Amino acid sequence: MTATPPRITIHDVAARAGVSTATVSKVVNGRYGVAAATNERVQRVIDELGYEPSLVARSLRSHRTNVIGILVADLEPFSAELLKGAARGIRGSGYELVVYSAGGRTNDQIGWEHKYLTRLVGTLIDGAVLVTPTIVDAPSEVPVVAVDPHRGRTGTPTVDSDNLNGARIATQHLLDLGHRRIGFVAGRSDLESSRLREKGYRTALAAAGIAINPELIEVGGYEQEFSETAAHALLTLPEPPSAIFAANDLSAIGVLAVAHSLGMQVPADLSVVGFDNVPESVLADPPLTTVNQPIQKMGQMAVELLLSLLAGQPIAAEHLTLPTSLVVRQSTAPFRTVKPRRGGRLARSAKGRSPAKA
Amino acid sequence: MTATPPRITIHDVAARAGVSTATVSKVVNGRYGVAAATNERVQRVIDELGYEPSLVARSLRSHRTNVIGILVADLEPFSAELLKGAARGIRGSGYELVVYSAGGRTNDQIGWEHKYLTRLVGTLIDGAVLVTPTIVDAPSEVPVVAVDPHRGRTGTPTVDSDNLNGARIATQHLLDLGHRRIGFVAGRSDLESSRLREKGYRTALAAAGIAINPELIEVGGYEQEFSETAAHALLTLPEPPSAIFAANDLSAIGVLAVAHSLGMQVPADLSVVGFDNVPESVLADPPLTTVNQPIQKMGQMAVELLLSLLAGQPIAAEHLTLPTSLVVRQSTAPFRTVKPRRGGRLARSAKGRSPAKA
DNA sequence: CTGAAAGCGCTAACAG
DNA sequence: CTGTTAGCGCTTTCAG
Repeated sequence: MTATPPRITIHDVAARAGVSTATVSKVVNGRYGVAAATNERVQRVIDELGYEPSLVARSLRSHRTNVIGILVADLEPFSAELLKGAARGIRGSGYELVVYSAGGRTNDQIGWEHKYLTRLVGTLIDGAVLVTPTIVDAPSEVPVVAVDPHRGRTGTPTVDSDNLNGARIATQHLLDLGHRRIGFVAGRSDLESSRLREKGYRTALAAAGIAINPELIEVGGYEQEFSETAAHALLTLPEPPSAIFAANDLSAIGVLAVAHSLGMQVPADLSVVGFDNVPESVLADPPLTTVNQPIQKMGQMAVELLLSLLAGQPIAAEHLTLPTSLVVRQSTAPFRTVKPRRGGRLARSAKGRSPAKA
Repeated sequence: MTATPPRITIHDVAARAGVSTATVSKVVNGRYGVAAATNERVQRVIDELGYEPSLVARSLRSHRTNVIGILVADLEPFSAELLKGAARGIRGSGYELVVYSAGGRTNDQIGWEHKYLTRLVGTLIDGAVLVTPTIVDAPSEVPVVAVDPHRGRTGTPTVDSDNLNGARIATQHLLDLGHRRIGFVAGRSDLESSRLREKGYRTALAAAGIAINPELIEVGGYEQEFSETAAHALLTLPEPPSAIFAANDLSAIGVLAVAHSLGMQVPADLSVVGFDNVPESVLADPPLTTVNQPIQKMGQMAVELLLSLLAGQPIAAEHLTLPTSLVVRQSTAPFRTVKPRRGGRLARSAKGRSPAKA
C-alpha cells in the first residue's frame, strides 16, 4: 500500500500566505474584493506549491462543475467512436468531459446507467449523455440525453439512427444478390435498436415473399463471443443459410471467424452483412459489408443537445434520428446455386465461377 | 437554468427509515453491527427512494474510491484506441474507469496532465494512466503510469512503443522503393515520441548516404490541420519530394488531402507513410502505408501496470517498449523518374507506366 | 478588503 | 446495536 498522498490543500496555501482559506478561494476563483497585493502574494504561493483545487471538494460544495459526463457500459468500438464525436461537440464550450465506464462485465446488470447517473449527478457532473442505456428513467431533473436508448422513446431527448431502415436495406442487399436462405444473428431483445433491426430483417423478407424461418434466427447479444455460438448453430444446420445478416459488426466479425474455422470462404460460400460500420469492420477479413451509422455525429449531436439543455435553451427536436446507409465491401457476393463442398473442405477455385442468379 | 436537482441523500433515507445516517451508511457499505430487522427496513427505503451514494461525497471522506483515471488531452483516434485496451485491462479487477479529457484545445497549454492529476488524485481516483503527457512530474505519491510520455523516461513507469525503429523502417521502406527526396512532416518537438521519429528518419537517410535537407522537413504538430500547411509547403517546393513520411497518421491523412487538392495522385506521384496505424489509416484514400503501434495493447498494459502498483505488487519492468512494424498498404509505390506534370494537372493514365528505379 | 463560520454528502471513531 | 460528533476540501454568506 502506498502512503497517503500528501495533497496540498487550500489550508496549506492559506497558512503559507498568511491569509484565510476564504481569501485563497476568492483568488483562485477570481472573485472581487481582494487587494491587489494580497492577490499577488497568494497567487505566488499557489504557484510555488503547485496547488490545484480538488474537483471533488469543489463540486460537493457548489453544485455546478462545468463537467459533463458520458456514461457507457463499456469501452468498445461503438462507444469509442462516439467519444470522438462527443469530444468534437464539447470543444470550445468551456465544459470538460468525464467518461464513466461501468467496466464491461457489469452490463449484465440492468440499470447500470441509473446507478452511475445518480452517483455522479448533482455532485460531479452537470448533465450526462447516456450511451445505449437499458432504461431511460422518468425525465430526471438534471439534463440528460440518451444515445441509442434501448427502450424506445420517453421524455428524455434522444439521438439514434434509423435502425429499421438500415436493417431493411441490408437484408434487401442480400435479396438482390439472389440469396433466399438468409440467417439473422440477433442482438439483445431488451434493446430497442436490436428489436428494430430484427424487424427490418423480417420486413424485407416478408416484402420479398419469403416466410420467416425461425431456425435461421439465433441470438448473438451484440457480442462477438455469443455471436460465434449463434453462427456455429446456423452454419452447421442441415441446410445452412447462404447469407447471414448480423445485428452489429462485432457479431458479424464473429460470424466471419466461425465461417473460416468451418473452412468456408466468405463471400464465395457465405455472404455476411454487419451493422454499425465501426472501424473494425474495414479491418475484418474480408472487409465487411455493413450498414453505416454516423456514430461520431451521433456523439457530437448528443453533446450539443445536452449543452443546449444546460444553457436553458429550447432544443430543436426531442428525438433525432440520423440516416443509415449501406456500405458494400467484400463480404457479400451473388448467391451461387452449386456449393462446391467436398468432404467438408471447399474447392479453392471458386472465385468467379457461377454467375449471379438474381 | 434548470432547477437544482433534488438529490436523494443519506439524510432522506435516514429520516424515512427512522434511523441515523450512520446506520444507513453501515447498511450501504455492508458493515457489521446492524440488526437484521433494521438492515432490512433501511434497505427497503433505499430501494424505494432509489438512493445511490454520491461518489464525490464518499471519496472526499474515505480516500479510497476504487476508481482509476485515464487522463487524456483529447479524444482522438489514438486515445480512443487506447481506451479500448484499457477497458480490457480493467475487466474483472473490481475497479472502475474514469476518463478525463482536457477538451482538446486546452492542449496548447503545457502541463495539463499535472493540473488534472492533482485535481482528481486523492479525491476521485486512486491512481492514473497519463496518456502522452508533456511532463511527467517527479514521481508522485500516487500510482501513475505514463503512456508514450513526451519527455523520455523518468521515475514513473512507462509504456511506449519503439518509435525510433518504427521511423527507421518507414523511411527505409521509402528508400527501398527508390525514393531519394523524402520529406518529413514532424510532430511536436516537446514530445519524446516525436523526436524519436524524426531521429529515425534522419538515421535511415544517413545510413543510405543521403544528406538531410532542412527544406524537406516541416512541422505538422501531430495535427491534421497544421500538417496540411506543412504538406503544402513541401509539395509546392521548386523541387518537391517524391515521398513524405509523416510523424503520425493524422498528419499523413493531411498530406493526402493536400496532395489531392494539388491534383497529385497517391501513390503514383507521391508516396506517403504514416505512423500509428489507427483505424482511420485504413479508411484513408488510398489506404495508408503506416507503422503499426500496438495501441490497444499499450492501454491494456498501462492499466495492468497501474493495478499492480495499486496492489502494492512489484512490477516486472519500469519501462515497457512494445515493438512497432511496417504495414504496407496503398499509399506507397516505387519512385518514377519522369513526373508527368502538365500545366499543374496530372495525366490520368499514370498507373503502371514507368517501372521502379530502385 | 478580509476572516469566521456553516455546510455540501458522506464515513469513521467513539459513546451510549 | 445505534446515534452523536467530527471533519474530508472547498465555497459562501455575513460580520468585522
